[in-house]
Amino acid sequence: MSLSSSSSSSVVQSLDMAEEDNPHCPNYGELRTKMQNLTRSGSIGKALEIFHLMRNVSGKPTVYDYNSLINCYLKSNKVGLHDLCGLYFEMKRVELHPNASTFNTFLKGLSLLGESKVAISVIVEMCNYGFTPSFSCLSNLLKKCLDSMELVDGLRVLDLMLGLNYIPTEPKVILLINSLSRCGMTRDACVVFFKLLEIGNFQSPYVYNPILWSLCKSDQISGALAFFCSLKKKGLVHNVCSYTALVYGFGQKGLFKEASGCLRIMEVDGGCYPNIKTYTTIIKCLCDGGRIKEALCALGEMEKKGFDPDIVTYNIILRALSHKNLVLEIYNLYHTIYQKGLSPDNYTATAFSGLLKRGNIGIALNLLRDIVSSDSDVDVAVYNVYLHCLFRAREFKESLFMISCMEKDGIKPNNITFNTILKGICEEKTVDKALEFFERVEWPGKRPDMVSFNTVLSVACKRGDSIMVQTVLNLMEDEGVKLNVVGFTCLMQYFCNIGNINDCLKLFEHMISHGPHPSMVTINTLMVVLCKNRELGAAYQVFSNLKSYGLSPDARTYGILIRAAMNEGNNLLTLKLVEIALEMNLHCNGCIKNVKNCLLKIEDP
DNA sequence: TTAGGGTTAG
Repeated sequence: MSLSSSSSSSVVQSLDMAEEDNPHCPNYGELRTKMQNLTRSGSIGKALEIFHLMRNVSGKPTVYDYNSLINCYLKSNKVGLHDLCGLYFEMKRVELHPNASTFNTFLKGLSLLGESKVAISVIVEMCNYGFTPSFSCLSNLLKKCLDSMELVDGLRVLDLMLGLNYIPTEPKVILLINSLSRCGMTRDACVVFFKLLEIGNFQSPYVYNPILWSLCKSDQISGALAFFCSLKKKGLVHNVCSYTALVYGFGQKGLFKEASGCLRIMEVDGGCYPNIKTYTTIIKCLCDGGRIKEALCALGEMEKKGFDPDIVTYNIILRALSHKNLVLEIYNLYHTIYQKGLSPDNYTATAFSGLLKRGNIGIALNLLRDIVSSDSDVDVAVYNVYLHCLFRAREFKESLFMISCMEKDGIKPNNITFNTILKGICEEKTVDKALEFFERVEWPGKRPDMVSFNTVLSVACKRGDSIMVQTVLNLMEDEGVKLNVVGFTCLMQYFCNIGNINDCLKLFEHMISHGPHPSMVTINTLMVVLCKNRELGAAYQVFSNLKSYGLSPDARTYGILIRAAMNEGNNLLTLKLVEIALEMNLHCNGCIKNVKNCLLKIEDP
């Protein structure tokens, strides 16, 4: 859109008349007032015409006229990025020399519009002109980037701040490190932390605990330990949350001796004590590992030490009991919750999903009814969990009953509900029927999301249904939805299913060179394809290249390769892989047990 | 201002 508008406007006519009065010197003050009024009313094009007319006055317009133009525009309540950029280019076009206020006014406008990326460019330009943006300007921009989760921009703002010797405040640093860690950008979080540690007072565990937790949650306990020890060496003092992260990391790997060791060290060496969250972490890890008896012992120990379990602790145990179908124990614990004056919540309701998976549908539904009829509010996620389990158990009648309960209980379904139903239809009926549902229903999120498309695509790919795959791809194109890593992986599986290995490999190569970046599921899919086609060498090559893709093999990767190596009778490779998997303490025990039996047979035929 | 519990696609 052009900012200069036609010269036949009434504004120019009225100015012509002004010039008639005094052709050599139009009234500058009048022009300025008119320009300001027009800008305030949002007529930016007309205002610019007057701005140009000022050039007839010697020494005008000045940068102050220009700044006043932007200022009035910001007050017009019609601020848009397009006009603002137009104004900026106008400044360049007329070769006006901006001052600090010019830039600050622009930044104010961009902040109003939430345009952090453009604001960063303006700041860089401001610095190039020799002006220094203020601390609060950069600090506010950093906050804006973090609020909108534009983390790469946030990092850029931080660099600009550090370049100007501005040290960000601790809450902003915590927010940045926390956001980076939660988004899988732990490496960046570490770089930020160590950089700031050198220049400011950022030794608090509140600053670095998110990094520690992120490492422990992403299966990097060795990295977490190294990080933990390096900080200790530097004299930083950990708190109970830091130690709990390590407890979690060890517990997830099934290393409970080490987890207990952490408890001892934190008391003896760290001068702090485990709390209810620390104990709950251990209990959760024991439950996840199927060690329910030990989890109950830990619960007893926790009570003995004077910590009253809260509803979170009880929900975790309930969930584990329900997965083991221990109905009597569930009822006992459920009553204990009431006896202790605690109220069951959404998580309590979902904890019974194990019963549904085990076919104990009536009991699970009764318990859900009990919670719904108590004072607790039950949310849509609870119904989604039940619906998902019922569909998975192929209990279609009960699924329909659940949907009617949802309506009756006044629960508004979300896209997850609809995607769950979509998957259910795919499994019970045909992909055609699923597509019918897909196009017929009014999606709660206004339109189907990525998962909706992938749900149908996945089923079509699994069935090797070429027509249906094409239909879904066309539908995605019509809607302007691009295939993501899940869609690509589905298509790789499709090509493998129809025996077209070449196209499957081509897709993978496309992902490597043009994106989307493959995930571990993609790699494992590729591994299965290669091993199925007796291409163990190629599979091993991919495995060796994983680091260059920024990925680490998981238990499934090892399982696939170990099985293929065994099938090919490659004992050397089998042993090598088993050794690495054991060293990494990966939970592919079933697979490793098979290897041991196999090797024993080889040694003693 | 950091930490523990549930749901959809590969």
